[in-house]
Amino acid sequence: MQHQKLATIEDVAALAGVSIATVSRAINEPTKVADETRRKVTEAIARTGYTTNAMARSLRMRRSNMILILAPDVGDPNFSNILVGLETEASKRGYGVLIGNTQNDPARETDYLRFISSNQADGLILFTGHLPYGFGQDGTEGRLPPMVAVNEPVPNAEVPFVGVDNFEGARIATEHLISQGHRRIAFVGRSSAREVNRLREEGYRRALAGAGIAIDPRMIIDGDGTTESGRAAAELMFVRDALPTAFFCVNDATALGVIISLNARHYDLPRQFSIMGFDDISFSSFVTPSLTTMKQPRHRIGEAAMELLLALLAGEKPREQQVLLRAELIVRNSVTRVG
Amino acid sequence: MQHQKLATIEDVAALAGVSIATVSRAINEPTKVADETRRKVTEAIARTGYTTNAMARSLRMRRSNMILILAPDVGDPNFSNILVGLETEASKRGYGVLIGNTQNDPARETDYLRFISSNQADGLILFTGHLPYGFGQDGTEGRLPPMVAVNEPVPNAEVPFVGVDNFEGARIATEHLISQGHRRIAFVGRSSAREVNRLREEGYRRALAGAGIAIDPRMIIDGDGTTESGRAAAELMFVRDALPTAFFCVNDATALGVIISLNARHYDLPRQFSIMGFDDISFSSFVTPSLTTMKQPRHRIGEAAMELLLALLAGEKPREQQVLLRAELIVRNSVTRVG
DNA sequence: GTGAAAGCGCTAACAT
DNA sequence: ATGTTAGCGCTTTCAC
Repeated sequence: MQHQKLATIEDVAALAGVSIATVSRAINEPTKVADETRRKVTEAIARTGYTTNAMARSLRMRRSNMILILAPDVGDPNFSNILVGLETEASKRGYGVLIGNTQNDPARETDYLRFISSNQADGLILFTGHLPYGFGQDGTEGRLPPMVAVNEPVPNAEVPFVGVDNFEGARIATEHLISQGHRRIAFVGRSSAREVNRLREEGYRRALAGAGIAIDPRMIIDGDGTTESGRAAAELMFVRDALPTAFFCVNDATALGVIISLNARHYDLPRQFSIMGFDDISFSSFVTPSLTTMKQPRHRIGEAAMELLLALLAGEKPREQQVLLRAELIVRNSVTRVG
Repeated sequence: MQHQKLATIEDVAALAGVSIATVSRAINEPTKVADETRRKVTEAIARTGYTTNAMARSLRMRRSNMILILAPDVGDPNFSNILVGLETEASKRGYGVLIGNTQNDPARETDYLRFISSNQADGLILFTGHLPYGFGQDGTEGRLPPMVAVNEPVPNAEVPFVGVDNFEGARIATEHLISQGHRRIAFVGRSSAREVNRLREEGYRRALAGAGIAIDPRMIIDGDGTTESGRAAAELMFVRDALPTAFFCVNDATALGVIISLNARHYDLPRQFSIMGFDDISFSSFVTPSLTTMKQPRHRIGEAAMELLLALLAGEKPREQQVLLRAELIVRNSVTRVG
């Protein structure tokens, strides 16, 4: 399905009256070619409409200038802007970006490795929080390809990570609640299985400790980060009759669930309860009350991760195993002063 | 940056004691190879961990099995599920999917064409509603590569389109409002420049006409589909003091703006005003009141578009220029009976 | 049913 | 500064 007969390097060479090697040089190492020659080649390229055949180049150079991105769900509001950042930086550096949507399906993860093993991608960005299922087996048993994790670190593996500083962000968030006079602050979204949740809980604990507020175990509610889990957590607190004045939620989706529950019970928000989120996903500014939250520098995370990966590809050794970017406090209407 | 020495077809051939041609056949045309030979080859492949070098294959076959997707914003909530559908179908058929995030920047659009002209992609999916800037010029003046438009049709070009039936969907939406007793129904989001808006307005008009309700021009408000435009439109109606009982909004983002405006004025929704959206983006179920809307079959749209593109790639002629999928009425809480 | 060999378009080592 | 040539790994005639 070729839409047209493409010019090759030979056509250009013929037209310019030079050898193909010279054309190649004029393109890739312009300084090594005489000015006049370079001019002729440039003109011949323009006249023929020549573009380098990337397949031939990749075959020869053993690199594709492509990066594979493995994500469980491209549609996740938390991913998409990171994706944009990744793509922007890659594109700027002449790299293309290949999308692998795994839906957490091990078979699909394995399937995507073919892009790596067949030389169609030089490096890997992992959103999944784990090595692709199938790595370290079969033909892939050798060393791993250059890769960088975003969003979620890969435990027990030497994969550099770029992401938000969850601990610090959660600490700042909780301190903000404390600064507004809150002392009975719930944490919604405890999950020992999730590194991100764990870190945010740590930040919460540290902030309370720093303010000399004792931790009340009844104020720490399990949750997996979904809106439904937030709703359920709030309901649980009512059942237990152990109510806080403020909810610090592990993420905005959870906060939304809490708000839904509170609204359904006809509380007047934020007068009766303050709610704090984390992430700043797009609709957080549109909920009622609009959500006070910690904003992840998603675009920057994407750029930084790609930068790091390309450095790895260029043979540089990463100076640090983690790049943590600061989350920014976004004050909206869901948190109010108390006491 | 090779992470390991990869086995080639020669290694497999040597181990199996056959020629590389036979290995190639055993992989690509298994029936043309004797059972016993095929068995030996299969085993050798397993032992060596061989995977076909996609670059060499592409160079030889002049096709990459890659599809380029050009989208103005990968993060758009309306895009992401279409993306998933596209990717799912492509992956199922052995194709990879390359992302081009253009941010409506002509330069970036042009830049991405290199993937096409350098043979890195066989076909094109367009979210942009127009041909990439730069097509029909320079070396690309020949015929266009196989492509399919989604989300927004490409005017004045023979590009097959797969999308939702906007006219029909808007008609159904408006009829739903009418069936709930509404007769003063506003349309928020008129825009002559946007095909999608135009079609949805047409559907609205048709429904009113069908019910014998005269069109009141004051009930049709301009808007570009953003939340802000929805807010502004509602405010405008208050200024004009021409109020409907229901708002049919060109999309959910607009509907959200209307809700924000109405909430800010302390109206009791949906008792005092009904609001209807279009799209069913993810947060529509979480707004208060939760939004009654028309759901776009986004995943299906993606799959159908990719199916069509791959058929085009296989040399089939498209049977129709448009594939329109039905939107589905999702009844939630923002529309209520009146009168 | 299988093998030998050409060649896809390019880069890089070597020669001049 | 430029040209000649080998070869990246594969598919596909063309012989047998």
